Amino acid sequence: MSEIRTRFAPSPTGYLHIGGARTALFNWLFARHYKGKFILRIEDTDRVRSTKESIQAIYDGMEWLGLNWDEGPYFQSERFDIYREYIEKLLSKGEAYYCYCTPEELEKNRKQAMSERKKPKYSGKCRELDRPKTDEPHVVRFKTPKQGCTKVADLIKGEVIFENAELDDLIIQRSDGYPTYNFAVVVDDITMGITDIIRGDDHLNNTARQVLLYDSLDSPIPRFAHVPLILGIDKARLSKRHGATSVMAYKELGYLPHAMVNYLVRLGWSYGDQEIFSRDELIEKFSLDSVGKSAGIFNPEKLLWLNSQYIKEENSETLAELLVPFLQKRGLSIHDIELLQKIISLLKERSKTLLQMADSSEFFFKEDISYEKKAAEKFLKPELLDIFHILIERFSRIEDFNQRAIEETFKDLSILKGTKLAKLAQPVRVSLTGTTVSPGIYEVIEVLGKKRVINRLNKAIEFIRDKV
RNA sequence: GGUCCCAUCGUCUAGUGGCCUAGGACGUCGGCCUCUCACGCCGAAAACGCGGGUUCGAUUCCCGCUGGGACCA
Repeated sequence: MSEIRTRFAPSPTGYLHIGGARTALFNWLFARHYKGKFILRIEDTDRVRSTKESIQAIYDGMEWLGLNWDEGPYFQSERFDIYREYIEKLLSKGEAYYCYCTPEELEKNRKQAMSERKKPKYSGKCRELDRPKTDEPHVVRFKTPKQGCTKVADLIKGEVIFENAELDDLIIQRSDGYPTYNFAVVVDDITMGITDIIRGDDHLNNTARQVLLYDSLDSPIPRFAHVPLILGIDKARLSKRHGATSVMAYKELGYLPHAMVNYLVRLGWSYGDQEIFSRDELIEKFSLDSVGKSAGIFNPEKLLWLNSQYIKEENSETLAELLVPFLQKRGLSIHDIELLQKIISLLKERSKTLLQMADSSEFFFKEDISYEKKAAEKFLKPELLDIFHILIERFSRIEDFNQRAIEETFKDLSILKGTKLAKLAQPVRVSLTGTTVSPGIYEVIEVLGKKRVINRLNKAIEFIRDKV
């Protein structure tokens, strides 16, 4: 088999969204699986809506997900000469023709067809005329066969048949001289030697026209694979109103890129009952055979779960690097990476996102913590003064301030005072963290260190005294 | 409206005629673990859209309907 070549061809008219990212991912995986090439092409023929920022957003999103490309980026806007050449080719072969019908004329025909409850179609007027090129405004149309049918052998949907009679004479060059989308895509895919076109099934309807263009341009037809779309919870196509649909928004929210990759790949593809895949495993196991046919609904909760799994499994060094920007964003500068890693090891089993992790690590770094109102009311009570004093005294005597020594101190104290451990732990937790929720209290105490623990306990004592 | 696609728990899916009393995962609910919260573990509720065929036997094959989606207008 010759080399597999796939491509991702986004229009730079916004951010890289979930659906686009999955299409890119499938193309990337397919190319990597077959040790082929993955090509990036920017479809920026729409000069009005295409922006530099969007192009950058595409790069950023793909980089974040780790979808590296082997060729490109190619820009359609730099390829007009090529399109023109191919249009000439079709014209000279008599497979395309100049059409001088005015928009008004076309609109009139359309309205008439509608009023007769017929399908609006181009009349084919200029096709029969075969007029030569003049200076009048004109488009170029492709001569679609009037009889027969066109078959698309789709790797996912199976064989799909279109009646040629249903197809209009497609405009391939607009009156402003620009190629139309369907034409530019075909020329690009031919000239770039794309062997496998994996794209959203919203393009399935266009495929018959494209197949006819391949034929007319004497080019081999690539394999097509139309993957089902991703829908929102209301089963409408995923869009902004469904919440975050930009891939990069999930980076901001503290998602790990591979969690996103893992989520996206399982949306429409499966490998038995397996849910979690490493990158290498995906490359090894990915196949279009097991891509489903039906549209899928984007489920943020499952993504969140996957993210928590990956955070749990990721090593603390890597997480530290990823977490620092989140901490900096809230004004915390990190000097002690070793300390940060210790904190992370306490937090990674209980954080679903890096954002959450940053939230729950704040009390470690802040000089002054504040108490949650409810927590303080419930747990910081006068009867604790005695116990807190003893605790401070005992802590200050511990030489090696480690978890085990701390735990023993607590156990002794609970026997001494005849109170349950829980009755001790919660007030201490509130004193040290400001909240009722934190990692294990012994770990927290060890990581905070003797000095800060004693400081915070003293502050709590002051707070309790002030209250009475 | 025309064309095309699709149809298993709420969601992602396994299932390719008998292994199905329909499996797994997320979520939900209950329990265990426990210094809180998580993690983890155990358990529960939860689906083959409907109607016809084909077949000894259909979730699985065929047809229709219904429903959803996409594209074009």
